[in-house]
Amino acid sequence: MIAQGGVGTHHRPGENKFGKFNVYTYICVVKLEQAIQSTKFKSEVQKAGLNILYTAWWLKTVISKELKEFGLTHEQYNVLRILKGKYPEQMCVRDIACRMIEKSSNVPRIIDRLELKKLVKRSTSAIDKRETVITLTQGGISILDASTVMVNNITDEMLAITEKDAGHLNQLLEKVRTTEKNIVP
Amino acid sequence: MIAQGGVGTHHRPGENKFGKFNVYTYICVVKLEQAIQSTKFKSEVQKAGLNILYTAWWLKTVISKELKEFGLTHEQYNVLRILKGKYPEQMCVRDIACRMIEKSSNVPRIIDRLELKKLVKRSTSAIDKRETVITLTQGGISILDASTVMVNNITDEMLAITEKDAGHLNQLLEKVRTTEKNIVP
DNA sequence: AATAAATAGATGTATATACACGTAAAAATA
DNA sequence: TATTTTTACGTGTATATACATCTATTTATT
Repeated sequence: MIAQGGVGTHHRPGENKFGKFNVYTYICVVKLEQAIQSTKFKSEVQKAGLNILYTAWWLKTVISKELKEFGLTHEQYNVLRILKGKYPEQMCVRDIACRMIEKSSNVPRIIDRLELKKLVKRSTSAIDKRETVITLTQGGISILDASTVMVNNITDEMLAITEKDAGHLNQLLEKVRTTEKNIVP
Repeated sequence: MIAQGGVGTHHRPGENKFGKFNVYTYICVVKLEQAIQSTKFKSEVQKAGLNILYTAWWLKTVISKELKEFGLTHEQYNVLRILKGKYPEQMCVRDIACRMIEKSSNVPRIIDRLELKKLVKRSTSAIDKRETVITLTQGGISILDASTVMVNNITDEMLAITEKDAGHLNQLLEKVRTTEKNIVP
């Protein structure tokens, strides 16, 4: 074997053994084996782990691409949606953080950007001066309403499964997250 | 309603209607309703979308926490694992990118960090000088072997489902990703 | 009441993501 | 062969993630 420079991994451009595609627009592939170019999984459980991660990425990517039309990121959209859930009540940063899908999201910083775009307003709570309360602006509501219609449509269109299958999927995912370790300390 | 300062969203610290918890160590909650503090979903399909995103975040977070012990991020681990799949063959950046779970990962930059830690080596392919070929070092192999044992154990421990259930889950996730839109252009 | 502990949220840092663009090299075409 | 197109991949930017730390408050304890 050649040490310096190596043998390389020569192949036809834009192709692999599963066919022709482009890495960066690679959200159309259905089979996990094709998506991550791997056919040998230790077990169905191990494969399920990868499948969950890949499906989440796929879903998030498609929705994010659509949200660009509204100048929103997926996370910014999520914050607006949470605020709408309580509207016209205001919410403090902590309450928003609790409702985020990705719990480690840095909500103050996401709100920074929403505030710059004048989609929300920040003010200090009169009751607890530590709290920052966030209010949706009219602009925020408009953008949210328009984008929500789109996101709901896309989700229904993308997730091409029946309500029954979806119910079953939900059961399995809850089961997946149920382990002895999952006890709130 | 008070405009300036607002009404606030007063509540007992560290509590919500579902019980006591901490947002930042909030990876122990099982029920989606509890996790994102929402009980009303438009449909099972809409709920499945959120469930997939939340479960992926949950899985990724737990594995990432464990990988910290080895000084690796989830993405760096993924790159090492992909390289191991071909070892002792080398791989070019594009081939690694194709196999990533998250296709939009910026592989050159992940490799930057692996190279700094001397877990991989970069060199230019002799066959195609555009290509950078990546080689696992002995250090990379050692860390990967140790961390793989851990990740596999954690995955099996966390994903507390039977092989049969996992198989069914895999089928449903493939079904989820199968839409008319999913045709390679 | 005085002090200690806990909480809310802003902020700093390293890494990753998403995307655009530049450069060098290879492949395709004229 | 000369020119154009495509490809590989490095790099720049804005945003997000993951985590730690700091300050101002509030709550709990003494």
